[in-house]
Amino acid sequence: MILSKSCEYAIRAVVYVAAKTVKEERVGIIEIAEAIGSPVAFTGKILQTLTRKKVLASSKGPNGGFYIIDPASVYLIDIVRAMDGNEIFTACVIGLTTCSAERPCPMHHQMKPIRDQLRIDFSNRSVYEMVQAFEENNYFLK
Amino acid sequence: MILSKSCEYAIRAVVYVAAKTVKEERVGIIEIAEAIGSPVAFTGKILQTLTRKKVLASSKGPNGGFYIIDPASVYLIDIVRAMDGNEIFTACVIGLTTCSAERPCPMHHQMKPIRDQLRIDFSNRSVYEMVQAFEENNYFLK
DNA sequence: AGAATAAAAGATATATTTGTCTTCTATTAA
DNA sequence: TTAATAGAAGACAAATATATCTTTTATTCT
Ligand code: FES
Ligand code: FES
Repeated sequence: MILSKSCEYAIRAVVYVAAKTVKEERVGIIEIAEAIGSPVAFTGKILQTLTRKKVLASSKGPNGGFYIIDPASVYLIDIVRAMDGNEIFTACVIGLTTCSAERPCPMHHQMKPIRDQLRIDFSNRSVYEMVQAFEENNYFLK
Repeated sequence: MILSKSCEYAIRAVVYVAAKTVKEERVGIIEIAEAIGSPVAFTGKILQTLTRKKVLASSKGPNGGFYIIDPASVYLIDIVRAMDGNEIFTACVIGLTTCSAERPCPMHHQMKPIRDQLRIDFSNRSVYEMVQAFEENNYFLK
């Protein structure tokens, strides 16, 4: 599994929240969890983290809920970094304490391009694009 | 982290064992763990699994130890499948229960090519090649 | 001001992964 | 055939990830 379960839920949640935001709506934990098929309380914790890390925003009280400031300026990589950190883009595939061309493991030269491609793809994929995919073309979040 | 820690240790261990095998030597748990910088007992368990799955072979008693039948016919993907299963090549990046073009998540079309490339690279990389890299060109296992 | 709503925070629980330790079994060599 | 060696197997322990529950805080509406 390339991403932690928390991170998987996080991405799905952000896309769902963003889809609501573009319709000028805020959305609560229960509806989000239902929409993406995740455990409610755990999803709450994840949304809390995302809000602390400024990926999402939230407001309390009636008509409160989660929303996203600007879906076009948040990228997939921001969600991944918020939840799992940057290591998946930098750490050695077979767990050496450092990964570098100077001290490579026997897989380094094969893996580095793939890892870089992953970073590029994650960096170029905005939440806004994912919302468009989700809305327009029959993509799924659960 | 793309691979489990067990799988990381497993790959490093197999390369080390194979490097010994090509020199007609068998090697014990303690030396393996030392060589790859892993906990001895845990490494023992992993080697046990690899032997059960026919990635490695072992013999007990004096002059016993681990070895590999044919380094050229074992591929990286065999080690990964033995330890982590096939899911990393097939499961949805954001955790949907199924991954398919018919029911894609908003990342499917970006991720599928990368995942396929990973499978191809892992399928084409034989243990023998990794041993050559390790021996000839200053590659590292810890 | 008071009641209702909804997220934040913190404590607790469960599951999985990682790691250790002890005993058992097979092999070798004297 | 006995002692030494080394992996196999199983029980146990610690750490981390996943998940739940309760209390608190902020906001809105009446
Ligand atoms: S050193 Fe292992 S991937 Fe770079
Ligand atoms: S459905 Fe998510 S990667 Fe294929």
